[in-house]
Amino acid sequence: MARPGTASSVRSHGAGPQGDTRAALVSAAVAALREDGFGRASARNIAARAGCNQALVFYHFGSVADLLLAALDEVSAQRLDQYRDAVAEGTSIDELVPVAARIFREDLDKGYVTVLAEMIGGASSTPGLGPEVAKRIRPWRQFARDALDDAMQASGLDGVIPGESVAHAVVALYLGLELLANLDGDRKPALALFKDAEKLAGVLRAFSPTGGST
Amino acid sequence: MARPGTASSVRSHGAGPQGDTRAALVSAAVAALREDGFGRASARNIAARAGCNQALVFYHFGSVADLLLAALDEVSAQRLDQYRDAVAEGTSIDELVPVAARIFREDLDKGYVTVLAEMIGGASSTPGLGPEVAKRIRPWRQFARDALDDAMQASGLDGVIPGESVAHAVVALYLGLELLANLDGDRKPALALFKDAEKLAGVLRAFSPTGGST
DNA sequence: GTCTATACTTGGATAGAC
DNA sequence: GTCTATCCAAGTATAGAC
Repeated sequence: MARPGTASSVRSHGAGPQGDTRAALVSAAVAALREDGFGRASARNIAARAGCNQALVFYHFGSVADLLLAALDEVSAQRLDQYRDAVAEGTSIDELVPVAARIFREDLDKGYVTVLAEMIGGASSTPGLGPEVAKRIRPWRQFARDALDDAMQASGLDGVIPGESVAHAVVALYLGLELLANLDGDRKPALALFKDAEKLAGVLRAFSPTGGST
Repeated sequence: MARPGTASSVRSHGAGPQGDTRAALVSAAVAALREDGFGRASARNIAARAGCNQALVFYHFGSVADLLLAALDEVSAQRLDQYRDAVAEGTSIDELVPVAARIFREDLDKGYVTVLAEMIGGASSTPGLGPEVAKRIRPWRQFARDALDDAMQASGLDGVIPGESVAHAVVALYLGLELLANLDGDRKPALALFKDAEKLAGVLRAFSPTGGST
């Protein structure tokens, strides 16, 4: 197919004045997913946001679905980096919960995880998209697993709690909270949940074998 | 609008031989949401499933969105009843977790909560649908809250854990698990999670003030 | 109540000029 | 690489015959 280079060969013979359109399309796709949802993230919608022609979507990405996946790739990688930085601030449970709360609030404001949630929801209506999205969730689950393992070890709960399952649950919970919060724009329940979780983390610490200190 | 009676006045002057089409359309809508997802739950798709004409969707429900909401209403009410029955089997945490696991497996098989998940996902792309779906989630959160309150009381954890927040979290987790399971058809992580939760419920019981017995 | 036919809209995708 | 023009498919919704 007349698809240009996927990564490095793009800017080969004069891509344009102020940044290439390929990147603009990806950004526009992210915005479309966030603000209009999967169902309205059409080639025309995205192209209008990017200030270019609709045909360029197919020239650069071959299909709308592939552009959407590229958008998910970018926002996912970028956001995962920020998560890693934030989690590096602490290791024990009662240190991590406030961090999680802050990141969650940030996500609700900027709507990054919304992109992921939209893709997951949309995947059920688009043949072949499911596995691709699933592939891109794996790093998130792995990230949750690593952070949890560290926290469990720091709290002396190592081995007591099954990391694999809890990591899966954390990702699922996170997605569910995003979905519910975006449904009616009410993020109070989710924020209240994190506040309560902070309190509970303190209580749990008292029960942990090492008393919460390494 | 030329909309027929919403509930009782339907079968007033000869609705047809084998059950009225209105009910058939609702069932077909449920199936469409489950099997094809929100994005493909079109009037044509649903009508074909119901074995009738596409125009009848608009005659009976005015719009596709309203038919979808009717489908959500039915499956939600029906399923909530079954949940109430199941939860009545026990009150303490370690009694409820196996029950929750069984129901969850049942839902994955029959795909009832999928309908809810699809509507939540689709709502972000359909103007005005969000609040309507949110309204229909409220009974679920209330149900979770009641079940949890009973369990907390039976386990002597009354007051320790904030019911409101945990109920919200339970609903969110449930939705997230469904979404992830439907993404690639892999329900193993979710089922493993419930198995681990059963074990943990036993451990938690040992820590609870009353030792798990009322 | 149910059907056929049709009007209108939007969206994916391609061809070809520049 | 980008645009215009266009084709085609699918969807919502309505009008009108039966």
